[in-house]
Amino acid sequence: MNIGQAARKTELPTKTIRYYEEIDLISSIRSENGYRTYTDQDIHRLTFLKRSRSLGFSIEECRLLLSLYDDKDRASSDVKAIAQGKIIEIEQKITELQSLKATLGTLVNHCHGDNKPDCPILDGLSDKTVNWSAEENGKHHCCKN
Amino acid sequence: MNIGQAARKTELPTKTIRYYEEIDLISSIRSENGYRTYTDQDIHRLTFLKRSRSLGFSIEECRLLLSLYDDKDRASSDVKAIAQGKIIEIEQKITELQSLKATLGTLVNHCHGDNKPDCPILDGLSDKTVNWSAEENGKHHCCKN
DNA sequence: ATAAGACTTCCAGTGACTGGAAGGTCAAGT
DNA sequence: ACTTGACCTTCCAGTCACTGGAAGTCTTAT
Repeated sequence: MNIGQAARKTELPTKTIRYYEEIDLISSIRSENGYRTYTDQDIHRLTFLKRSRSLGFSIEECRLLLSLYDDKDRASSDVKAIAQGKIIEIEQKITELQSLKATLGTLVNHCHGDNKPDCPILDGLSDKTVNWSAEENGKHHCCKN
Repeated sequence: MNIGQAARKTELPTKTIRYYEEIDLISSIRSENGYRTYTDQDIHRLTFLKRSRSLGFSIEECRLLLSLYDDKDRASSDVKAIAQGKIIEIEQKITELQSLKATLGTLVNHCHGDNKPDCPILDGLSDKTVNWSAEENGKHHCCKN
């Protein structure tokens, strides 16, 4: 099948499929007219890439996973270790985002949000000496609640 | 003060400070020898940028926040709305990551992680017909527990 | 015959920096 | 006076994972 059909099957843009070939994640055979041709095997590989990428693996991690996928003698423990490492990364990212959210939430809660120019959010952003911890209870110069 | 001292004060790399100038987020006056010179006002602005960026605002959002910061007549509600929108974005990102984590966790739990080549994680990645929802309880071809 | 659509390659742009080369300036020490 | 080293300058290239667009070839349908 041609690249368009492969794109439809895998739900990957054709641009992305060509890009994956360019960086040697996949290969393709060309038919007489120069068009790329894909087999079911290729679709499998592209699906693998699509799912791995959507699960947060980088291209280089995908390359590693694919090499393990291709290696008939690999140990499943190798793959498990990679996936577990990725889970830890994701957990760290979540923690970080929760902290951001808490800080922003504090800023927002301190802001009366009216038409007056006085804005505790901007003050909080500009003044690094202000301690905008999420838990603090607002005895600030800027507001009374 | 010169760029090095400004960098130390704001904990931003000099490269980043020059970059912010290049994209017109900040400006600087030059002394006779061509060195960039920064005032306390500039340090304030750079600190604002550093904190906004670390809270997840994009450069363009920072540009908008700075323009509100500069606008003595802005309404604090404008700033509040931006911050609230950002909180929602962060919440969505967290939800997404939690879903990734759940899926990866399921894959990992299905993998015995031994020296044998059979690996449910790779199977799960390559076969889009396998339903790897996080809640499912493992009556798969690949394992018995 | 022609038009639409699918395919090709190549080049450039994204965001937010980061690294490195090649050179100018300055203060301290010998 | 000279050297060393830190600090500064500009400019160009690279990162990551695509994405967009131009210009041209090929196939298919009317």
